[in-house]
Amino acid sequence: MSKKRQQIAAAAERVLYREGFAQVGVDRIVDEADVALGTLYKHFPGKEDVIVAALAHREETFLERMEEPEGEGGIDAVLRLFDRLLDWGDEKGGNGCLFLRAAADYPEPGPVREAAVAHKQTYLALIERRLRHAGWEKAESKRLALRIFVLLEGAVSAVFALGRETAIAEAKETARLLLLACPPRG
Amino acid sequence: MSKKRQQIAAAAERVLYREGFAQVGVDRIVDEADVALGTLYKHFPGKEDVIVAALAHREETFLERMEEPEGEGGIDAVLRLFDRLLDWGDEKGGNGCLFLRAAADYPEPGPVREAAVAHKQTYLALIERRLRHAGWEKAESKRLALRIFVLLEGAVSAVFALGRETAIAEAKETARLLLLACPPRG
DNA sequence: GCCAAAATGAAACGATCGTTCTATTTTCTC
DNA sequence: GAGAAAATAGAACGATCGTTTCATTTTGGC
Repeated sequence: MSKKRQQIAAAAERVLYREGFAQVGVDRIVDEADVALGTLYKHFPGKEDVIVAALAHREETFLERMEEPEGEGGIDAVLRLFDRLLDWGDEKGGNGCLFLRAAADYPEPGPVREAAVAHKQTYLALIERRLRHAGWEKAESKRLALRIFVLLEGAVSAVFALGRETAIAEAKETARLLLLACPPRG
Repeated sequence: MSKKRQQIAAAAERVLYREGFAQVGVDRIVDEADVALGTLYKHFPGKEDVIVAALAHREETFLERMEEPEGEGGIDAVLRLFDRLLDWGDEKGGNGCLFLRAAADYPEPGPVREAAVAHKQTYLALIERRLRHAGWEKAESKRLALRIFVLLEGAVSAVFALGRETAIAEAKETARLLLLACPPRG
Protein backbone atom coordinates (compact mmCIF):
# COMPACT_ATOMS: atom_id res chain seq x y z
CA MET A 1 0.00 0.00 0.00
CA SER A 2 1.44 3.33 -1.09
CA LYS A 3 2.14 6.13 1.37
CA LYS A 4 0.13 8.69 -0.60
CA ARG A 5 -2.79 6.32 -0.85
CA GLN A 6 -2.87 5.99 2.93
CA GLN A 7 -2.61 9.78 3.27
CA ILE A 8 -5.61 10.26 1.01
CA ALA A 9 -7.70 7.62 2.76
CA ALA A 10 -6.96 9.08 6.20
CA ALA A 11 -7.68 12.64 5.07
CA ALA A 12 -10.89 11.57 3.38
CA GLU A 13 -12.03 9.83 6.55
CA ARG A 14 -11.42 13.00 8.55
CA VAL A 15 -13.09 15.48 6.25
CA LEU A 16 -15.99 13.22 5.28
CA TYR A 17 -16.82 12.58 8.90
CA ARG A 18 -16.49 16.23 9.84
CA GLU A 19 -18.42 17.83 7.00
CA GLY A 20 -20.63 15.13 5.54
CA PHE A 21 -20.62 13.19 2.28
CA ALA A 22 -22.83 15.70 0.54
CA GLN A 23 -20.79 18.84 1.08
CA VAL A 24 -17.35 17.33 0.56
CA GLY A 25 -15.87 17.27 -2.92
CA VAL A 26 -12.68 15.77 -4.24
CA ASP A 27 -10.91 19.12 -4.00
CA ARG A 28 -11.50 19.27 -0.23
CA ILE A 29 -10.08 15.80 0.16
CA VAL A 30 -6.89 16.61 -1.73
CA ASP A 31 -6.54 19.84 0.26
CA GLU A 32 -6.82 17.96 3.55
CA ALA A 33 -4.40 15.30 2.30
CA ASP A 34 -1.85 17.86 1.01
CA VAL A 35 -1.81 16.02 -2.27
CA ALA A 36 -2.34 16.99 -5.89
CA LEU A 37 -5.58 16.14 -7.65
CA GLY A 38 -3.76 13.98 -10.17
CA THR A 39 -2.24 11.92 -7.40
CA LEU A 40 -5.68 11.01 -6.11
CA TYR A 41 -6.78 9.84 -9.55
CA LYS A 42 -3.56 7.84 -9.99
CA HIS A 43 -4.38 5.89 -6.83
CA PHE A 44 -8.15 5.67 -7.13
CA PRO A 45 -10.47 5.19 -10.11
CA GLY A 46 -12.95 7.71 -8.69
CA LYS A 47 -14.46 9.39 -5.68
CA GLU A 48 -16.50 6.39 -4.58
CA ASP A 49 -13.32 4.31 -4.33
CA VAL A 50 -11.79 6.99 -2.12
CA ILE A 51 -14.83 6.75 0.13
CA VAL A 52 -14.49 2.97 0.31
CA ALA A 53 -10.83 3.39 1.26
CA ALA A 54 -11.81 5.94 3.90
CA LEU A 55 -14.28 3.46 5.38
CA ALA A 56 -11.64 0.72 5.34
CA HIS A 57 -9.24 3.05 7.12
CA ARG A 58 -11.86 3.83 9.73
CA GLU A 59 -12.66 0.15 10.25
CA GLU A 60 -8.98 -0.49 10.87
CA THR A 61 -8.50 2.26 13.46
CA PHE A 62 -11.84 1.45 15.06
CA LEU A 63 -10.92 -2.18 15.65
CA GLU A 64 -7.53 -1.13 17.04
CA ARG A 65 -9.30 1.20 19.42
CA MET A 66 -11.82 -1.36 20.60
CA GLU A 67 -9.24 -4.06 21.14
CA GLU A 68 -8.47 -4.89 24.74
CA PRO A 69 -4.78 -4.70 25.70
CA GLU A 70 -5.41 -7.10 28.57
CA GLY A 71 -8.68 -8.28 30.02
CA GLU A 72 -9.85 -9.66 33.30
CA GLY A 73 -13.17 -11.31 32.62
CA GLY A 74 -16.59 -10.56 34.04
CA ILE A 75 -19.11 -7.86 33.41
CA ASP A 76 -16.53 -5.07 33.46
CA ALA A 77 -14.77 -6.49 30.42
CA VAL A 78 -17.98 -5.95 28.47
CA LEU A 79 -18.74 -2.56 29.97
CA ARG A 80 -15.28 -1.36 29.01
CA LEU A 81 -16.54 -1.31 25.43
CA PHE A 82 -18.43 1.83 26.37
CA ASP A 83 -15.30 3.45 27.77
CA ARG A 84 -13.47 2.67 24.55
CA LEU A 85 -16.31 4.22 22.63
CA LEU A 86 -16.00 7.35 24.77
CA ASP A 87 -12.26 7.60 23.97
CA TRP A 88 -13.01 7.01 20.29
CA GLY A 89 -15.57 9.78 20.32
CA ASP A 90 -13.15 12.17 22.00
CA GLU A 91 -10.80 11.93 19.05
CA LYS A 92 -13.26 11.68 16.24
CA GLY A 93 -16.09 13.97 17.29
CA GLY A 94 -19.73 13.16 17.78
CA ASN A 95 -21.27 13.19 14.34
CA GLY A 96 -22.77 9.73 14.44
CA CYS A 97 -21.59 6.52 12.84
CA LEU A 98 -19.67 7.12 9.61
CA PHE A 99 -20.76 3.76 8.21
CA LEU A 100 -24.46 4.37 8.80
CA ARG A 101 -24.14 7.82 7.28
CA ALA A 102 -22.37 6.38 4.26
CA ALA A 103 -25.07 3.74 3.84
CA ALA A 104 -27.75 6.41 4.08
CA ASP A 105 -26.08 8.53 1.40
CA TYR A 106 -25.50 5.55 -0.90
CA PRO A 107 -28.87 3.77 -0.84
CA GLU A 108 -28.29 1.61 -3.89
CA PRO A 109 -26.28 -1.63 -3.54
CA GLY A 110 -22.55 -1.19 -4.04
CA PRO A 111 -19.16 -1.29 -2.33
CA VAL A 112 -19.99 1.54 0.08
CA ARG A 113 -23.04 -0.24 1.44
CA GLU A 114 -21.16 -3.53 1.58
CA ALA A 115 -18.44 -1.92 3.67
CA ALA A 116 -21.06 -0.65 6.10
CA VAL A 117 -22.73 -4.05 6.42
CA ALA A 118 -19.39 -5.80 6.89
CA HIS A 119 -18.41 -3.32 9.59
CA LYS A 120 -21.57 -3.90 11.59
CA GLN A 121 -21.18 -7.67 11.41
CA THR A 122 -17.58 -7.44 12.56
CA TYR A 123 -18.71 -5.19 15.40
CA LEU A 124 -21.41 -7.64 16.46
CA ALA A 125 -18.92 -10.51 16.37
CA LEU A 126 -16.51 -8.51 18.52
CA ILE A 127 -19.20 -7.95 21.14
CA GLU A 128 -20.21 -11.57 21.10
CA ARG A 129 -16.59 -12.71 21.50
CA ARG A 130 -16.19 -10.35 24.44
CA LEU A 131 -19.25 -11.84 26.11
CA ARG A 132 -18.05 -15.39 25.62
CA HIS A 133 -14.65 -14.48 26.99
CA ALA A 134 -16.37 -12.88 29.97
CA GLY A 135 -18.08 -16.13 30.86
CA TRP A 136 -21.40 -16.31 29.02
CA GLU A 137 -22.33 -19.38 27.04
CA LYS A 138 -22.66 -19.31 23.28
CA ALA A 139 -26.43 -18.97 22.99
CA GLU A 140 -26.58 -16.35 25.74
CA SER A 141 -23.74 -14.43 24.15
CA LYS A 142 -25.54 -14.30 20.84
CA ARG A 143 -28.68 -12.90 22.42
CA LEU A 144 -26.93 -10.48 24.77
CA ALA A 145 -24.66 -9.24 21.99
CA LEU A 146 -27.73 -8.00 20.12
CA ARG A 147 -28.78 -5.93 23.12
CA ILE A 148 -25.32 -4.59 23.86
CA PHE A 149 -25.09 -3.69 20.18
CA VAL A 150 -28.37 -1.79 20.38
CA LEU A 151 -27.06 0.09 23.41
CA LEU A 152 -23.76 0.96 21.72
CA GLU A 153 -25.54 2.14 18.59
CA GLY A 154 -27.95 4.08 20.76
CA ALA A 155 -25.07 5.72 22.60
CA VAL A 156 -23.52 6.94 19.37
CA SER A 157 -26.83 8.25 18.03
CA ALA A 158 -27.82 9.88 21.30
CA VAL A 159 -24.61 11.91 21.40
CA PHE A 160 -26.29 14.42 19.11
CA ALA A 161 -29.09 15.11 21.60
CA LEU A 162 -27.49 14.35 24.96
CA GLY A 163 -23.81 15.08 24.49
CA ARG A 164 -21.03 12.53 24.52
CA GLU A 165 -20.60 11.95 28.24
CA THR A 166 -24.28 11.66 29.13
CA ALA A 167 -25.21 9.48 26.16
CA ILE A 168 -22.45 6.96 26.78
CA ALA A 169 -22.79 6.98 30.57
CA GLU A 170 -26.52 6.22 30.42
CA ALA A 171 -26.01 3.51 27.83
CA LYS A 172 -23.30 1.96 29.95
CA GLU A 173 -25.46 1.98 33.07
CA THR A 174 -28.30 0.35 31.16
CA ALA A 175 -25.88 -2.29 29.93
CA ARG A 176 -24.77 -2.93 33.50
CA LEU A 177 -28.37 -3.50 34.59
CA LEU A 178 -28.93 -5.79 31.60
CA LEU A 179 -25.85 -7.90 32.34
CA LEU A 180 -26.64 -8.09 36.05
CA ALA A 181 -30.14 -9.29 35.20
CA CYS A 182 -28.71 -11.98 32.90
CA PRO A 183 -25.56 -13.17 34.66
CA PRO A 184 -23.25 -15.77 33.09
CA ARG A 185 -23.81 -19.50 33.72
CA GLY A 186 -27.48 -18.71 34.34
CA MET B 1 -50.94 26.65 4.47
CA SER B 2 -51.33 26.00 0.75
CA LYS B 3 -52.23 22.61 -0.67
CA LYS B 4 -49.31 22.57 -3.08
CA ARG B 5 -46.92 23.53 -0.33
CA GLN B 6 -48.05 20.55 1.73
CA GLN B 7 -47.71 18.28 -1.32
CA ILE B 8 -44.15 19.41 -1.86
CA ALA B 9 -43.18 18.99 1.79
CA ALA B 10 -44.68 15.49 1.94
CA ALA B 11 -43.03 14.42 -1.30
CA ALA B 12 -39.69 15.84 -0.21
CA GLU B 13 -39.91 13.93 3.05
CA ARG B 14 -40.53 10.69 1.16
CA VAL B 15 -37.83 11.00 -1.45
CA LEU B 16 -35.22 12.50 0.86
CA TYR B 17 -35.67 9.69 3.34
CA ARG B 18 -35.62 7.02 0.65
CA GLU B 19 -32.66 8.21 -1.40
CA GLY B 20 -30.63 10.46 0.84
CA PHE B 21 -29.97 14.18 0.94
CA ALA B 22 -26.91 13.93 -1.29
CA GLN B 23 -28.46 12.19 -4.28
CA VAL B 24 -31.78 14.04 -4.31
CA GLY B 25 -32.11 17.21 -6.33
CA VAL B 26 -34.95 19.66 -6.68
CA ASP B 27 -36.09 17.98 -9.91
CA ARG B 28 -36.66 14.68 -8.10
CA ILE B 29 -38.71 16.43 -5.47
CA VAL B 30 -40.99 18.10 -8.00
CA ASP B 31 -41.35 14.80 -9.88
CA GLU B 32 -42.42 13.02 -6.70
CA ALA B 33 -44.77 15.87 -5.81
CA ASP B 34 -46.31 16.02 -9.31
CA VAL B 35 -45.68 19.74 -9.32
CA ALA B 36 -43.91 22.13 -11.65
CA LEU B 37 -40.52 23.50 -10.77
CA GLY B 38 -41.81 27.06 -10.72
CA THR B 39 -44.44 26.10 -8.16
CA LEU B 40 -41.78 24.94 -5.77
CA TYR B 41 -39.91 28.23 -6.07
CA LYS B 42 -43.14 30.18 -5.61
CA HIS B 43 -43.68 28.45 -2.26
CA PHE B 44 -40.11 28.17 -1.05
CA PRO B 45 -37.12 30.52 -1.33
CA GLY B 46 -34.78 27.58 -1.99
CA LYS B 47 -33.98 23.93 -1.50
CA GLU B 48 -32.94 24.25 2.12
CA ASP B 49 -36.34 25.68 2.97
CA VAL B 50 -37.98 22.69 1.31
CA ILE B 51 -35.87 20.43 3.49
CA VAL B 52 -36.90 22.34 6.60
CA ALA B 53 -40.54 21.95 5.58
CA ALA B 54 -39.98 18.23 4.99
CA LEU B 55 -38.56 17.89 8.49
CA ALA B 56 -41.49 19.83 9.93
CA HIS B 57 -43.89 17.53 8.09
CA ARG B 58 -42.11 14.50 9.46
CA GLU B 59 -42.15 15.87 12.99
CA GLU B 60 -45.90 16.33 12.70
CA THR B 61 -46.65 12.81 11.47
CA PHE B 62 -44.16 11.33 13.91
CA LEU B 63 -45.82 12.92 16.92
CA GLU B 64 -49.25 11.80 15.65
CA ARG B 65 -47.92 8.26 15.37
CA MET B 66 -46.36 8.23 18.82
CA GLU B 67 -49.39 9.67 20.53
CA GLU B 68 -51.38 7.26 22.67
CA PRO B 69 -55.10 7.05 21.85
CA GLU B 70 -55.79 5.86 25.39
CA GLY B 71 -53.38 4.67 28.02
CA GLU B 72 -53.53 2.45 31.06
CA GLY B 73 -50.48 3.29 33.11
CA GLY B 74 -47.58 1.12 34.18
CA ILE B 75 -44.57 -0.24 32.38
CA ASP B 76 -46.52 -1.30 29.31
CA ALA B 77 -47.50 2.28 28.55
CA VAL B 78 -43.80 3.06 28.17
CA LEU B 79 -42.96 -0.11 26.28
CA ARG B 80 -45.69 0.65 23.79
CA LEU B 81 -43.40 3.38 22.46
CA PHE B 82 -41.39 0.59 20.87
CA ASP B 83 -44.47 -0.87 19.21
CA ARG B 84 -45.32 2.51 17.80
CA LEU B 85 -41.80 2.81 16.50
CA LEU B 86 -42.22 -0.57 14.79
CA ASP B 87 -45.42 0.60 13.07
CA TRP B 88 -43.71 3.83 12.08
CA GLY B 89 -40.81 1.92 10.56
CA ASP B 90 -43.19 -0.33 8.64
CA GLU B 91 -44.54 2.66 6.73
CA LYS B 92 -41.41 4.69 6.41
CA GLY B 93 -38.70 2.10 5.86
CA GLY B 94 -35.58 1.51 7.89
CA ASN B 95 -33.07 4.08 6.72
CA GLY B 96 -32.30 5.56 10.10
CA CYS B 97 -33.48 8.80 11.65
CA LEU B 98 -34.16 11.50 9.06
CA PHE B 99 -33.31 14.25 11.54
CA LEU B 100 -29.93 12.79 12.44
CA ARG B 101 -29.15 12.29 8.77
CA ALA B 102 -30.14 15.86 8.02
CA ALA B 103 -27.95 17.14 10.83
CA ALA B 104 -25.03 15.07 9.55
CA ASP B 105 -25.41 16.47 6.03
CA TYR B 106 -25.77 20.05 7.29
CA PRO B 107 -22.95 20.35 9.80
CA GLU B 108 -22.93 24.14 10.02
CA PRO B 109 -25.48 25.90 12.25
CA GLY B 110 -28.74 26.73 10.51
CA PRO B 111 -32.46 25.96 10.35
CA VAL B 112 -31.92 22.31 9.37
CA ARG B 113 -29.80 21.60 12.41
CA GLU B 114 -32.16 23.54 14.62
CA ALA B 115 -35.08 21.43 13.44
CA ALA B 116 -33.15 18.28 14.31
CA VAL B 117 -32.26 19.53 17.80
CA ALA B 118 -35.84 20.64 18.44
CA HIS B 119 -37.17 17.25 17.33
CA LYS B 120 -34.91 15.35 19.71
CA GLN B 121 -35.87 17.56 22.63
CA THR B 122 -39.56 17.11 21.87
CA TYR B 123 -38.98 13.38 21.67
CA LEU B 124 -37.20 13.33 25.03
CA ALA B 125 -40.00 15.35 26.61
CA LEU B 126 -42.57 12.91 25.21
CA ILE B 127 -40.76 9.97 26.80
CA GLU B 128 -40.43 11.76 30.10
CA ARG B 129 -44.13 12.65 30.11
CA ARG B 130 -45.01 9.06 29.41
CA LEU B 131 -42.91 7.91 32.35
CA ARG B 132 -44.49 10.42 34.70
CA HIS B 133 -47.95 9.38 33.56
CA ALA B 134 -46.98 5.75 34.15
CA GLY B 135 -46.19 6.43 37.77
CA TRP B 136 -42.57 7.49 38.09
CA GLU B 137 -41.62 10.61 40.00
CA LYS B 138 -40.16 13.63 38.28
CA ALA B 139 -36.48 13.03 39.03
CA GLU B 140 -36.72 9.33 38.18
CA SER B 141 -38.56 10.14 34.97
CA LYS B 142 -35.83 12.49 33.86
CA ARG B 143 -33.14 9.89 34.40
CA LEU B 144 -35.08 6.97 32.95
CA ALA B 145 -36.13 9.02 29.93
CA LEU B 146 -32.47 9.38 28.97
CA ARG B 147 -32.05 5.61 28.98
CA ILE B 148 -35.28 4.88 27.13
CA PHE B 149 -34.21 7.51 24.62
CA VAL B 150 -30.87 5.76 24.13
CA LEU B 151 -32.71 2.47 23.58
CA LEU B 152 -35.12 3.99 21.07
CA GLU B 153 -32.29 5.65 19.18
CA GLY B 154 -30.37 2.41 19.30
CA ALA B 155 -33.34 0.51 17.93
CA VAL B 156 -33.59 2.82 14.92
CA SER B 157 -29.86 2.67 14.23
CA ALA B 158 -29.64 -1.09 14.70
CA VAL B 159 -32.32 -1.68 12.08
CA PHE B 160 -29.62 -1.41 9.44
CA ALA B 161 -27.65 -4.32 10.87
CA LEU B 162 -30.30 -6.43 12.58
CA GLY B 163 -33.47 -5.79 10.64
CA ARG B 164 -36.54 -3.97 11.92
CA GLU B 165 -38.17 -6.69 14.00
CA THR B 166 -35.04 -7.91 15.78
CA ALA B 167 -33.65 -4.45 16.49
CA ILE B 168 -36.85 -3.16 18.03
CA ALA B 169 -37.70 -6.37 19.88
CA GLU B 170 -34.29 -6.50 21.58
CA ALA B 171 -34.44 -2.82 22.47
CA LYS B 172 -37.90 -3.30 23.92
CA GLU B 173 -36.83 -6.27 26.01
CA THR B 174 -33.88 -4.33 27.34
CA ALA B 175 -36.22 -1.48 28.21
CA ARG B 176 -38.46 -3.91 30.08
CA LEU B 177 -35.54 -5.14 32.17
CA LEU B 178 -34.49 -1.54 32.84
CA LEU B 179 -37.96 -0.51 33.99
CA LEU B 180 -38.38 -3.63 36.13
CA ALA B 181 -35.05 -2.89 37.78
CA CYS B 182 -36.15 0.70 38.50
CA PRO B 183 -39.85 0.43 39.37
CA PRO B 184 -41.98 3.53 40.11
CA ARG B 185 -42.33 4.85 43.66
CA GLY B 186 -38.92 3.29 44.42
C1' DG C 1 24.41 11.71 -11.14
C1' DC C 2 20.83 9.23 -14.23
C1' DC C 3 16.60 7.80 -15.45
C1' DA C 4 12.16 6.11 -14.78
C1' DA C 5 8.27 6.70 -11.95
C1' DA C 6 5.55 9.48 -9.19
C1' DA C 7 3.82 13.91 -7.79
C1' DT C 8 2.60 18.61 -8.78
C1' DG C 9 -0.10 22.73 -10.40
C1' DA C 10 -3.27 24.38 -13.40
C1' DA C 11 -6.24 24.46 -16.99
C1' DA C 12 -10.26 22.58 -19.29
C1' DC C 13 -14.17 19.24 -20.33
C1' DG C 14 -18.87 17.68 -19.78
C1' DA C 15 -22.47 16.86 -16.61
C1' DT C 16 -25.32 18.02 -12.94
C1' DC C 17 -27.68 21.09 -9.98
C1' DG C 18 -29.96 25.17 -7.92
C1' DT C 19 -32.16 28.98 -9.57
C1' DT C 20 -34.43 32.31 -12.73
C1' DC C 21 -37.31 33.55 -16.53
C1' DT C 22 -41.02 33.45 -19.98
C1' DA C 23 -44.98 32.22 -22.39
C1' DT C 24 -48.99 29.44 -21.91
C1' DT C 25 -52.59 27.14 -19.51
C1' DT C 26 -55.38 26.02 -15.63
C1' DT C 27 -57.88 27.19 -11.46
C1' DC C 28 -60.53 30.05 -8.48
C1' DT C 29 -63.35 34.17 -7.26
C1' DC C 30 -66.78 37.72 -8.03
C1' DG D 1 -68.32 34.13 -18.04
C1' DA D 2 -64.48 37.65 -17.13
C1' DG D 3 -60.40 38.63 -14.81
C1' DA D 4 -56.87 37.68 -11.50
C1' DA D 5 -53.92 34.48 -9.39
C1' DA D 6 -51.64 30.22 -9.47
C1' DA D 7 -49.68 26.35 -11.89
C1' DT D 8 -47.35 24.41 -15.85
C1' DA D 9 -43.67 23.17 -19.26
C1' DG D 10 -39.45 24.18 -20.89
C1' DA D 11 -35.52 26.67 -21.86
C1' DA D 12 -31.51 28.98 -20.09
C1' DC D 13 -28.12 30.91 -16.63
C1' DG D 14 -24.13 30.50 -13.65
C1' DA D 15 -21.85 27.68 -10.34
C1' DT D 16 -20.08 23.51 -8.73
C1' DC D 17 -18.22 19.04 -9.20
C1' DG D 18 -16.01 14.77 -10.93
C1' DT D 19 -12.80 13.69 -14.19
C1' DT D 20 -9.13 14.13 -17.81
C1' DT D 21 -5.13 16.04 -19.68
C1' DC D 22 -0.52 18.06 -19.92
C1' DA D 23 3.73 20.16 -19.09
C1' DT D 24 6.81 20.57 -15.34
C1' DT D 25 9.06 19.28 -11.14
C1' DT D 26 10.34 16.14 -7.57
C1' DT D 27 11.46 11.70 -5.78
C1' DG D 28 13.83 7.22 -5.25
C1' DG D 29 16.70 3.13 -6.86
C1' DC D 30 20.81 1.49 -9.62
